[in-house]
Amino acid sequence: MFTLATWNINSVRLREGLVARLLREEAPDILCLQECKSPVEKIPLTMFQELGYNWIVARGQKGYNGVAILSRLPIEDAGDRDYAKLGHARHVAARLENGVTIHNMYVPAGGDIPDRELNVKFGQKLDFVSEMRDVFHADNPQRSILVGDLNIAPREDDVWSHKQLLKIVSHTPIEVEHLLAAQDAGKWVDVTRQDIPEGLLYSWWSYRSPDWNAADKGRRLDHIWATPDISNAAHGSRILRDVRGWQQPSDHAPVLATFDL
DNA sequence: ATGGTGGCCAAGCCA
Repeated sequence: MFTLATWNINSVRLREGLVARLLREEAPDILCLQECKSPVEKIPLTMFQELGYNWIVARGQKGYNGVAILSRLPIEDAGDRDYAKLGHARHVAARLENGVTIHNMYVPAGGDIPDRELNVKFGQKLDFVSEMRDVFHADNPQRSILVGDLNIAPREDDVWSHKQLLKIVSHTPIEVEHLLAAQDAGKWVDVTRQDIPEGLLYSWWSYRSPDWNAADKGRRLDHIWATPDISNAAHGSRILRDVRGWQQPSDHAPVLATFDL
């Protein structure tokens, strides 16, 4: 049995202390981070190792993007892929000794205008997710977990106002369509919604809102998926909303799930 | 309709 957490940390060096606090208070066996904004060699490993997280599989770059998998269970590097040929550090995979593969992903945000003719970044986002679909279709993943900041809130109850966000990047029909096609191609089960099927659920609140907690204009951008052969082992999903209120927080909250495997 | 905040690193890009 292991507990897995995913968290867009928005700079792992600035928020080293917040990562340590999460590891102390929640003690997930595995923590997948996105937006580390650091070369791998500059990720602050000492404190994580002192807390028992002796294994790391990561891809980094200076200033932007970056994904890391910290683990207190042995993991081996299972490679990466440069989706949409962006040259960004947005994917890395690791394998546990029980054969379970973990994919840690950071899908591009996609800019502000939801039109690929007017906004190159939106096209790159759609291409990234289309390539996910193609890879999953070709690979037919087994005993796999996919986590990360997918930067798309697929359901009406994954956003504070479905109607008001229909033309806002992260909740447009074309993005949702692309994400569901990728999910379907790998037969991925949305573990968070398997456990919490009803009600509004968010993992991100903008920094630009003066009182994020009272306004509560959130979106569920961070996800945990599993292939059907292991999805029934998943339970206990949580989104740690309180973490969004910690001192100098990330704009994302951690998402957790436990697997009896 | 607009601008609001935050991190990279020291101007403008990205989210």
